[in-house]
Amino acid sequence: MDGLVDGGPRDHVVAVADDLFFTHGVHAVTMQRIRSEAGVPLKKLYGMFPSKDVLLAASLERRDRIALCAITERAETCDDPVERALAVFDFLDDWFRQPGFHGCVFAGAFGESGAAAPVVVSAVRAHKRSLRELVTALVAGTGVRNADAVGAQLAVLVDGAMAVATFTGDTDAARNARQAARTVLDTALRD
Amino acid sequence: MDGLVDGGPRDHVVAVADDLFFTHGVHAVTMQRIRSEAGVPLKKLYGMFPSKDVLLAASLERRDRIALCAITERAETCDDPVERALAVFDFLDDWFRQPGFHGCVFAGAFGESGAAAPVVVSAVRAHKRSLRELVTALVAGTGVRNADAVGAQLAVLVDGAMAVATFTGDTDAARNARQAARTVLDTALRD
DNA sequence: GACAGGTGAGAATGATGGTTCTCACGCCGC
DNA sequence: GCGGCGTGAGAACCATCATTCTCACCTGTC
Repeated sequence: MDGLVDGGPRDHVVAVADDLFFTHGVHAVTMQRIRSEAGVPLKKLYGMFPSKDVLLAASLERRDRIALCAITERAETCDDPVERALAVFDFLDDWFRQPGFHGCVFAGAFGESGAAAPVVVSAVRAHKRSLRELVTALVAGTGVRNADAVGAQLAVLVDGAMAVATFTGDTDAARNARQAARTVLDTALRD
Repeated sequence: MDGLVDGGPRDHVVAVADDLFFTHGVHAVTMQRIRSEAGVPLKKLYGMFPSKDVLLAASLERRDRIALCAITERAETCDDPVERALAVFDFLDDWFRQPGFHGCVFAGAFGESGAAAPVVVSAVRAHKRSLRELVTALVAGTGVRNADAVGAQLAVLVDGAMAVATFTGDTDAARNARQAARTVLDTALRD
């Protein structure tokens, strides 16, 4: 969570908006509500962000950093490189089992604005890309040869776990994904 | 596509709505538009379906049947049981590369109505469940022992491929997922 | 104390889109 | 022919927000 706040009012608004989007889902959060929670008049809100989409995109960037930090920290608690690469699934497992879980904010944001908000789409893509890069880097740490290919496969598993957990409420999604990831990783390490 | 139409006006409306939702995305299709395309007055539309959510849910049920049929047909063209189980990824691969592809309708519907429309949520869950059951059945056909566990893992890969293709536009998603699925399946068959 | 400028709080506006209502027309039995 | 009645077409209604506007208040200055 460090490095996310510089104390300025803009960052405060982004932090509040991000928390609301994350906690209640994108479509349940109105500008009025952000205004109330942040204690900022609407005029100033629109002075900082020309539209809700832009504010949403800024919140997604913040959430991206938070998520990557959390995953990285979790990975660093593992000594074994393979366990470290699989830590992302443990992170997901914990998250899915939290009471307020209601799906990936990025998926929600994408669904909400569709292709109508390019700024949101690019924030979502940036997050998915950085997530994939993080996974690939962790995979590379295992010493596997084709880290890019294996990283791409693990990234699919990460998004798949998220989709299954969101749509079906199946809290075992992360464990199934982890099992598949372990198989993929072990196989790649064998040759 | 057979067995989907009985010629009644209700099925006609569902077919038109489903095509629109599938082609343009859920959030881009209004009741007015369905009314126009189906050539049915709004009053009759609301006589058949009390709300858009109910119509959407009916469309999703139809789409569920279409998708499962298409995947099954595709699988039946393969002789090798393993190839048959992996055929779903070939199906996805073709789909992702089609020009008008813009993501899974079920994901779109879920994002649109969120938890606000239980009827939609249950339609989405039913689809994901039947998809998983189909995959598991195909996996069982390979003679693998723990077909349920492997089926669950492949289901995660299916949803993951869909998520990656939708959010990032990465058309290789299905191939990455297929590669991972093959590894999982081969490993399961080995012991 | 009086005034200008900025600021906060929330009301007004505008657009969208689901849902309901009106109304005119053609069809049916008499 | 004529009076109801179902039906089609779309206008009207209503709620929900994003976005903008108004206005009273406060503050600092002379």
